[in-house]
Amino acid sequence: MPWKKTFDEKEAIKSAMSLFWKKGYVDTSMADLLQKTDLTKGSFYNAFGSKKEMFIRALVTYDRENRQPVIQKLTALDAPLQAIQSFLQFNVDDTTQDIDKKGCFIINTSLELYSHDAETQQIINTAISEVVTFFKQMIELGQGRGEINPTLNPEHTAKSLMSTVAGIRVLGRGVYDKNSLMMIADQAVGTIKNN
Amino acid sequence: MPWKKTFDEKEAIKSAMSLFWKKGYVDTSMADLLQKTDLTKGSFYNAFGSKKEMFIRALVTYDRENRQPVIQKLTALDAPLQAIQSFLQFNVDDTTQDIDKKGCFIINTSLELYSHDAETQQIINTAISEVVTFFKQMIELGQGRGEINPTLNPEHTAKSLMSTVAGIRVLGRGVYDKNSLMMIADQAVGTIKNN
DNA sequence: GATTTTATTGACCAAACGGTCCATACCTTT
DNA sequence: AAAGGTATGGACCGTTTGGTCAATAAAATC
Repeated sequence: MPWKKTFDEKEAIKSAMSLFWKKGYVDTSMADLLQKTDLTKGSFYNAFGSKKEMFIRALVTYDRENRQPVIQKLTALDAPLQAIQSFLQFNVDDTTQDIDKKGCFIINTSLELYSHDAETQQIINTAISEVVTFFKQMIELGQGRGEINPTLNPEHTAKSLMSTVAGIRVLGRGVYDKNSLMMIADQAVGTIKNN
Repeated sequence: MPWKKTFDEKEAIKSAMSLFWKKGYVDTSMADLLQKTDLTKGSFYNAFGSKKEMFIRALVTYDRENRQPVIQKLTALDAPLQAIQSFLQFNVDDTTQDIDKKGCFIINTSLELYSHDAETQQIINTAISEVVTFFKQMIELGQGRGEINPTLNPEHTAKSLMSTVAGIRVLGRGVYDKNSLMMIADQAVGTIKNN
């Protein structure tokens, strides 16, 4: 019955993602999206419904394919202090290696929430709280193994580390160079180590 | 010769500032600006030239009237550790007391730089590097007085604190509550104290 | 009081915005 | 091979965008 789409939906979402990621929602126009995805209006609206829905799909895809796998992989390491250190390092590398300096799509969007609805807010909050949970679990595990300073409050320290990630991501977009970012990451790790 | 303006220019800039601050440059329309400033198009363009020029004036005004005075006042305290602690606390309070949760205009704009030119970039960079310099001076002074851990590298630590400020400002816009932000600030101060 | 200079108003503009719609093309099922 | 259903292309739409401009009003200078 149907007619196979002549384009790859996932491919199109990824193209849209890189635009929204770089320029934000408001400053990305339908013209931009159509050019980048190489779609015509009919196909775009038929497949994705609206600019807003495409944004949501792009954001969810980013979360599923960029953030979640890293967290999972590092959790599976079973080496808590190193997992935390690697996550910070990942944020530094991911920011500095990108020629567009797009930063983190989630954090960028969290500063653009005015233009978005509750659904977007929800995605952002969940993503961030999952990162905080990751930190907290690693801290507790690391404390049990003597790798991490046992006097630290895991919940508080986890939120502090999340704040460090936000700082790295924000300042990495144009203000700080790689060395400064690495130094911030190192310093953060230094404060939780058990000496 | 001239004809006195019937409106207060500074007043108009402050109105524009609160809009740009809250919604960013792109998502603030001329219609928004005219309504908020209570000006007609002619008066606006006659007095300010363009939306972009108004944005620059708003950003510069924010820097001059919000950031600079705080830094100066705290520097004058001649109590380095407390100055650092107070600056972090100021960022927490300023974020949480604002019902609009606008955060910091400078940091918000630093994530919107794609839509701006070199002049805006310059203002942002200068503002941030002045904060880093403030931190660095306070650290060096505090180390001389034995208030601050003398093993810390002042430059590195200053940048780390700047990252903490960015984290507080970003996460304070919607994700973290006051207690979490205060805790982040406390933890940062705790890591530089001389024990 | 005439002249000059600037402020104000609001109609007007072209371009860009996100979105709709329909004729047409194509594939699958029967 | 016919029928049914979805994908595609692109013309079209009303609204909003940032910005211009000319007519008018008001102050200061001579």
